[in-house]
Amino acid sequence: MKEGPDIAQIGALIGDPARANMLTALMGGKALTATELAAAGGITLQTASAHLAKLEAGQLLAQRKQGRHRYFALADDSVGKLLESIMGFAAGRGHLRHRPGPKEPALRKARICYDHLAGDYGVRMLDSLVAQGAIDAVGDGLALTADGESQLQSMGIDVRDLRSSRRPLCRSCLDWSERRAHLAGSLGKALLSSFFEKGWAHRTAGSRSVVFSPEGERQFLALFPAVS
Amino acid sequence: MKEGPDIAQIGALIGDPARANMLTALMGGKALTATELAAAGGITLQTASAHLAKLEAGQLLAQRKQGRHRYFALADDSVGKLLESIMGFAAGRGHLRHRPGPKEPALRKARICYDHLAGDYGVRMLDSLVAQGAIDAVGDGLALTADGESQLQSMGIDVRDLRSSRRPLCRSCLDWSERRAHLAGSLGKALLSSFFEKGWAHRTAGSRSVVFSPEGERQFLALFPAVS
DNA sequence: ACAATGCTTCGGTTACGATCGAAGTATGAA
DNA sequence: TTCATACTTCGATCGTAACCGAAGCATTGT
Repeated sequence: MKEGPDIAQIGALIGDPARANMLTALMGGKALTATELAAAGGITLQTASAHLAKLEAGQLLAQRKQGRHRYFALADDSVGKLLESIMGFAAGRGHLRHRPGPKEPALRKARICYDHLAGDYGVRMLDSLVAQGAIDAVGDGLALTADGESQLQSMGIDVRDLRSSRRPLCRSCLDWSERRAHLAGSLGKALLSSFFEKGWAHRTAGSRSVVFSPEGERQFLALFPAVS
Repeated sequence: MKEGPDIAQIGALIGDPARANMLTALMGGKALTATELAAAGGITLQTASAHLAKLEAGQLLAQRKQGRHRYFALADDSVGKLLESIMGFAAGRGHLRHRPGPKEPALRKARICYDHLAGDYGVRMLDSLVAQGAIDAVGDGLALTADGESQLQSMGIDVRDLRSSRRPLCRSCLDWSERRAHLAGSLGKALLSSFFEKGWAHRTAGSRSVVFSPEGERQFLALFPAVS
């Protein structure tokens, strides 16, 4: 009767509230120290250390020693994908941890989903790219058109370089707040990075939300007009 | 710091081995009674009853009373999708519960993934449909072509009828054994059903594996030739 | 009406794991 | 060397939830 992969193990890893909070914190894409993660989980350093060891043994996290710090990050983007998919599922069932708090609106507007843009702005960007003919959407799949490639090159994104990576260029990712797709994959990552580099937006301290500057917001909205 | 949906709750639900076994058993697509699920989980009826109540409260399961039996099934196909995605993740990390046992080969060859065909045969079917031009694959997305529609109609599948459902027609689903995509969605379901109706294949008792009859296998392989 | 089957509820036990204080190790700075 | 910071390991406590036996409902069959 015991068939297939062991889903209980990773379920249990994600199932502890402290660990779930730490993982959620790491969805911001930045590597964090054990101390920071302890704060995110609302537990002491010793307890966090035990949790982190388990998460690492389960291959959900990877650690990088750097001086006397120990940085933890999600093992790879498949972990981020998994977590976001569970979030989407949980949100669909109304399993929200809290009724919409003060920070929720900012999160819904624009946030980091591991390494790309999600939330209202993330959905808008993808919709707009599809409407402009830069991306072809078939079912759940996304593909960059020749037209879109030149369009992105002119925005300073080296598509050819991205293609060389093993990671898929375009990937749709379901948004837990909007319940619609936004752009993931290496292209999604590159776009978000370019927004940061241009100074259009920056990440906030202890949160996954992305804050746009007034000028950056203007540019973003002009570049990705709303789709009817 | 507490942001976003509560992934810990569903993680915990899936994280218990007994519950995970019951959910895995339900991935076979058939509704099962509490007694059957207790056996699948390796626990007594009382314990199973408590677990089932929790799973139902968490909206992972739906129950249907029928006479003095109580049938449990996955709440909807999004639950199946979630479980399969976790399985894919777990398999990728080598978190297999057992080293490949006697039943593994049959599971790898052909099995039910909630309501459609997975495993080697599932992958072959999709590859073949794509090679024949019946389905367009763009990135991860799948779309039925006009050509494919008539092709399927001639196989006795009423595509127009399927279109009317809210569920997507084509959907790709990542296989944990093959690590490649197979066909899900209402079309995937309809195809598997037709194989059962034609007597090409049948499901096995307490397992998710699908067994083809010699004649059914011949027909299937002829209809979906291997792709280079 | 009575028995049989299928499942739930109750009560009590048990075991596991999350937690933290305290002590130990490693790295860097003074 | 000495101190400070960052983290891990140890040891003990505690709470929760998984578990089962027994009793209680509910439905069906005779």
